[in-house]
Amino acid sequence: MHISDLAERAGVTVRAVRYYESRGLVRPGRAANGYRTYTEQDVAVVREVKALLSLGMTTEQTYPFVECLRAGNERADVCPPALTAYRARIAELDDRIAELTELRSRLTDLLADAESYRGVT
Amino acid sequence: MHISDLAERAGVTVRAVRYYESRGLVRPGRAANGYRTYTEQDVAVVREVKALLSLGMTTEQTYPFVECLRAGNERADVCPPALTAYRARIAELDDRIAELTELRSRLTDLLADAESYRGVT
DNA sequence: CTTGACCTTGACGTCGGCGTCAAGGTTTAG
DNA sequence: CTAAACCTTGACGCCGACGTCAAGGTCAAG
Repeated sequence: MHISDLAERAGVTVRAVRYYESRGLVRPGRAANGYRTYTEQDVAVVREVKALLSLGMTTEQTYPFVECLRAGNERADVCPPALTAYRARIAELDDRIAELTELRSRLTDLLADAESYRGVT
Repeated sequence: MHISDLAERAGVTVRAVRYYESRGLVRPGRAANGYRTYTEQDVAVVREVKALLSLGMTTEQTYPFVECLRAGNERADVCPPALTAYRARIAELDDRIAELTELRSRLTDLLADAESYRGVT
């Protein structure tokens, strides 16, 4: 199938597909006229990449999942490296959430202090 | 005082000071030779901006605090608009934390599912 | 044959807070 | 007098995931 078919079936834009290719996530064949050609597996790959990006992962981090699919697995996350990537992302989120929670705490302190200061003077 | 003195006293780089100026946060005078000249108030302003940026706010969001200082207040956060900005930032953090928590939840679900899938097959 | 819907590569724009040259003018210490 | 250490404006680089326009080749329908 052609790129626009793949894009439509995977729910992304044509531009996104080409971007994924530039990042090494998809490796389309080429028709005689130079057009990129995609397989069913590519549809699964792009869908997976889309799903992982929506979970806040980077294209880099989707690699293990893509490779897992290319290895012939029906699911992208049944390979150990993919599980590791899941855990790594969860750890990232934990760190980030802790940071933001800390910032929130500092802000509420500042707010309370400013309010009481206003109340006093 | 000159820009490097201000930068040092406020704990930021010269480049940062000029950037703040481009964003309208600092308005230095000019010496006869074209050099920027700063006041004590500017030191307080830059320090405040630095502190707020470290809390994850944007330069835009520091405006009310800067104006509060310029109005002659000793504290940047005693003005109502500043308090509003604090609350707005806290709300942003709450939203962001909720988003990340949701993503984390989806990831732990995916991980558990993938693990059990591996265990079964 | 023509039109319009595809396809190709190439490359700049986005957003924020600066870092980091470049190419000069100014000031100050020795 | 000179060199170091300032200062000035201007402008590109960074990072990530594309959006968007340019300029052109290809293909199917009427």
